[in-house]
This record gives sequence, structure tokens and C-alpha cells, in this order.
Amino acid sequence: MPISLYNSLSRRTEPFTPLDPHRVTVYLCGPTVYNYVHIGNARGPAVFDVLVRLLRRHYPQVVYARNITDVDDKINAAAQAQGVAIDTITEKFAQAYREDMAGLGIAVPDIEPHATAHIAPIVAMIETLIASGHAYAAEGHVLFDVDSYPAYGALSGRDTEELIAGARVEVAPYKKNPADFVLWKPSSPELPGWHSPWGIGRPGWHIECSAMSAAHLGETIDIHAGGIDLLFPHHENEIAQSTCAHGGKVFARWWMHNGMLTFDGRKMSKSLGNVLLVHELLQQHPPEALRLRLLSGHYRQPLDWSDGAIAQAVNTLDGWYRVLRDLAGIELPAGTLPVPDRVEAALCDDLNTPQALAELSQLADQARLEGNARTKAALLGGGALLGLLQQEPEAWFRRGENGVDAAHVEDLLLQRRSARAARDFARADAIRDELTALGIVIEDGAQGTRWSVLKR
RNA sequence: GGCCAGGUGGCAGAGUGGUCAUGCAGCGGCCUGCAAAGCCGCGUACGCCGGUUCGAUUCCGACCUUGGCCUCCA
Repeated sequence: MPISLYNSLSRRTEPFTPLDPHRVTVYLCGPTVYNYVHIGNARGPAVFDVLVRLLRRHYPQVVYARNITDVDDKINAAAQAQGVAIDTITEKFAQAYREDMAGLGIAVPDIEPHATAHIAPIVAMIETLIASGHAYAAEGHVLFDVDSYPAYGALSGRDTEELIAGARVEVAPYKKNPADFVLWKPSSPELPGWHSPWGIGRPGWHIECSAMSAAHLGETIDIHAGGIDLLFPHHENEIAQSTCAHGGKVFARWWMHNGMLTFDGRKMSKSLGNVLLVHELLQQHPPEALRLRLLSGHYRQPLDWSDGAIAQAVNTLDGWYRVLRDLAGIELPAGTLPVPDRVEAALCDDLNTPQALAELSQLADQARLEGNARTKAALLGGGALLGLLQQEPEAWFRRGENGVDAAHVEDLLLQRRSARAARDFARADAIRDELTALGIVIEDGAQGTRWSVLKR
């Protein structure tokens, strides 16, 4: 089944064809590790996780890189504010990031390059740019010469004239063109710095991604992804640097951008202060419901975050897991689960996860109705491609049963069973009330009474 | 000011020139000792105004409106 993906560069959906079908390359701009990430930061990793899962079904090898930016002025500021070493900050939050992503069911990327481990290739790339007339050194800085690259602005659809007119930044006096951006900047002794032909300094943000991408994936990659807010200037600058450093070779063949996650109708961002940390949300809600919510809108659309939306996701998962719980006794043949065509077709159509989820609902209906191995496998297989429905149904229904004494619950249920058998319904209902007070929901079924922990 | 996306039923959220999205919630019925779950049924949604068309939520234009980028940002 062919995959079509929207390409921000051409502004249209195009059939996806990798440069080398034996090695598909994907790069996602990762976090700058100076704090816990918020749920908006997780949207890209979540949707492109599904993309990578899809690609792996189609191609024998997919190399997926998601970087860690561990040199940055915000990191320096955080370290200084807390009076600790830079490494303390970056290691702590890089690890927190990995845990948060794992909590959301996001698979570990093949490569997780760190910027500080790539200073040599960064310096080499800058030297190449200077040698070829695309960059210049000035007052300890090295700047990219935007005028040397006529195609600058092609991705974001703006020209340098407008940029200057609309610029809200003070223009450094050493810049030839106000739109020129920093490749290398000088470091004072208290800041992290590396020796370079331009003195002790550190790399600018944009060049890191260009260098790491080339180091691990090659000069031309298939897909470069990130949030729409990175389209300009970050991705525009990456294109300029990489293309000029690589003799005009195409840098990324597909550019994919996820829409922003909003909260109270505004983009969730640290500067606005309207953030919800993944770290905390994972404690407050079933992680799978967070993932479902992140996938419930098309990746290019804005997605609003709210408690109500999480509650809906929890209810939806309740329904799906209920079906799987009813089918717990049905054995599936060993081996990988089949992926239903309709789910795959939805994802092949520019990663239409809402459509895929609609299909999953249909599959759940079928499984509930037919209750056989085929329909159960289809539901689980479709879920697997989306990274959903992979836990035991009982685990879902008894999540967070902290404080719940399972033996006590079973004992009460036994008593209630006796009461019902004796048609003492008042007693039976009293026991049910007692269980409700404990946060236990029960259901009488053909095979006996089931219990679940009330959703937290 | 420039560039770019949106505005779909109570909520979430796809999609399409003319038959159905889907889910959550709600309502009615069946079932159940009662619940819950399940099953059956229900709701004349496509910002506004024009235009094209036999027919537009879907195409075109204007307008209103929300948001993103132009500065760090997923």
C-alpha cells in the first residue's frame, strides 16, 4: 500500500518514495534539555513515532534519529540559576525526557545524537561554509551569509527583504545582512566552550541539527520532521547550511510539520506559562489516554488540550479494553499480528490517525459482535500500529489500584454472591455501595462479577 | 504590517460536489432483582454573504473570526 505524505516544501501531499528503499532516513528535532517537557513538546514525537512504525512495515530498514540539544544558552542559564554544573542539568533532563517519552509509549529512536558529541563535525561544516563563501567570521562569531544562498526562504515562503522589514530583533552590527544567522559564537570562560579556528566558543542552534543529521543519516535524508513553529527560522536555516555545505545537494526530501497543541485556545508554551508537564500528566492520568489524545487529531491540525478531552480518551479506551477483556480467553496464533487494511490505509493517507482510530472503533465493534480470534487479532494489530491497546485488559481496568486490597474486594464479592443467591438484594446492594465507596465498579456478567478500579 | 493555517452537530474530530464519518456524552426501548455492560433506535452539523453548478459543508470571491510564524519554542 503506497504511502502519501504532505511535504511542507511543495505544500502538497505526494506519494512517498525513499531515495534508497533499503535505508529510509528520518530526523526529528528533539528537545533542548534544560527542563521537563510539556505535553505540546510530545506531540511531534508521538505522531512521528506512528510514522516510523508505519515506515518500518514498508521498508526493511528505517533509521530514525531524534537529537538531544545539550548546549544552549537556556541550559547555561538554568545551570547558573541552580548553581550546578551544565552536565547535571542536561543529564537529568535528557533522562527525564526518555522516561516521559517511554511513558507515552513512544519507541526509542535508533539514534539519539547529542550536540556536544558532534563539535568536530560542526566545526568542520562551518569551515566548509566559510571556504565556499557561504559564511564569514566577525568579532568571534561566524555567521551564515544569507545573500550567498538565493533559495533562502523557499521553505517558509518569505524573502529576505520582508524579513528585515518585519524583524523585531536588534540587528547585531557585525552582520552583513540582518537575516544572517549565527553558526558559532564566542564563549566567555564561565560558559561551555570548545577550541575552534575562531577562538573558544560554542555552536549556534541551527548548525547542530545539520551536522548531526549528516553525521548519522547522510547528506540527503528522506524525511525531516518537527513542529510547525520550527519551520522558520530553524528549518529554513538548516536547509541553507546543509545545502551549501554539501555542494547543493538536497538536504531533506520531505519536510513534515506537526501543528501546535493549544491549551485554553493558545499555543502551549513555556513563555506563555500555560504548560502541563508530561512528567506530571503521567502521574495524573492513564498514560495511554494521553497518547490516544495526542493521536486523535490530524497531525497538521491544531489540537486543543483539556481535561474533558482526556476523559473522552479514557472512556474510549474503557470500551476497547472491555471488548478485549471479554475475549481474554481466545488464543491467538503466535507471531506478529495482522494489521487491518483499513487502518493501514488511513495511516498511508498522510498519517490520518483520526481516521485510523475510527477504523479501530469499527474493529472493536466487530470483535465484540463476532468474538473470534480473527477479529480480536485485527483489533490488537490495528492498535499495535498506533501504539495502543498493548497492555493486558485487567491491567487497564485495575490501574492505579493503590490502596485497594484485592483480597478484600474478592471477599466482599463472595458475600454479595451469597446474598444474591439468597435473593437478599438489600444486602447485595449494600455490599455494592461499600465497594463503590472503595472506588470499585462492578459488573454482573454471565461468567460472574467483574470489578474495576474507578478511573483515576 | 508580511507570510501561513483553521472556523463541522452538546464535546472531540475526519471527510466529501449529489447515499453513512467515527467516537464520547445525552435521550427512548430491550435485557437485568436493581445497576453496569451489551443490544436496538434517536438527534435535518458543516462561520457569514454572494458566485459557479441541475445540485456546495465540499469549488471561486468578499467579509467576520480564531490561531501560528516573522524572537527562544515541538
